[in-house]
Amino acid sequence: MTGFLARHRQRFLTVAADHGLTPAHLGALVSLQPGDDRSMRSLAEAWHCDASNVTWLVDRLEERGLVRRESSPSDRRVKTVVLTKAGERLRDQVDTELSRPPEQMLALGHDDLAALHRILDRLGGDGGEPVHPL
Amino acid sequence: MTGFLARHRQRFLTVAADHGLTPAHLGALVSLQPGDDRSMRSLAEAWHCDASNVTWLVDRLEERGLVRRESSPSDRRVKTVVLTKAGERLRDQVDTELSRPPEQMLALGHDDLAALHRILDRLGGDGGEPVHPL
DNA sequence: TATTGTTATACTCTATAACTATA
DNA sequence: TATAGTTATAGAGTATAACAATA
Repeated sequence: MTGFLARHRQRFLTVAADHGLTPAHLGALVSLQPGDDRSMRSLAEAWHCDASNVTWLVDRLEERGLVRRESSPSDRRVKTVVLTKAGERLRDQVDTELSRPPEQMLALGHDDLAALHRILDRLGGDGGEPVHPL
Repeated sequence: MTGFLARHRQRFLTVAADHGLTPAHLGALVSLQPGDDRSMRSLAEAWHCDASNVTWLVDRLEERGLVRRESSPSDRRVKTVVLTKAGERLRDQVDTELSRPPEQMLALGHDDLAALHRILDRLGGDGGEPVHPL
């Protein structure tokens, strides 16, 4: 299982490099949801990093036109980060690439797939928090 | 499955921090086998990093007394890296920590465990190379 | 006075290039 | 001349501390 996990990690790094993103930027991009509207501060917590680093990460995503800062009308200190159209497209694309099952998994029969699905459910496959950047 | 993989990644980072190691140092330590006797050069290839970085990684492991440089008798340019007793102990300990199944997995019944084992075999669970540090 | 986000700065990890010593 | 390892140096990514604007 360790080998399987290591290969997935490697794929994460490869997908990031393919799109000219650092691992942290890829994680950040994927963690943003299309309808979302999140303050910088909340992103710092979600990404487990310092606020100043959020400034830097968002700066680069904004330079690439993937993301846009907006000022919150309710509190003018707060800036909120939203995906642009281009950001949504790239996010969906890399999300698809990251979710694509490895070929050995595609070769599994129906019974094995059902078993895997059941087991992952029991393992709490999507419980807890979303992916963190690092 | 992505959530499961992310949690494993998080555990790797936590184990590293708990022992005062960077992720790269933890990966390096785990990749060394007790009887091994490997040149710096071969480690650079195994770890997919530059030779100068191997010098730095081994420096810190040596400062901690986990590893020892020895000169190869056959080629005096070559230095070989071996685990000390303390290094073997720590390596075994973190290896155990990293291999410990998450509690949800311990809760799986015999049939599910057998199925998981069979499926991971089909997925090539331990094919390919050992874990790389990064 | 406390909080949001930014800027200035320093630290860590990594790589590239130059160097020493062997081969 | 080429190779193993080190040292000097630069770059990327991260954090800490000081700051401006707003609450």
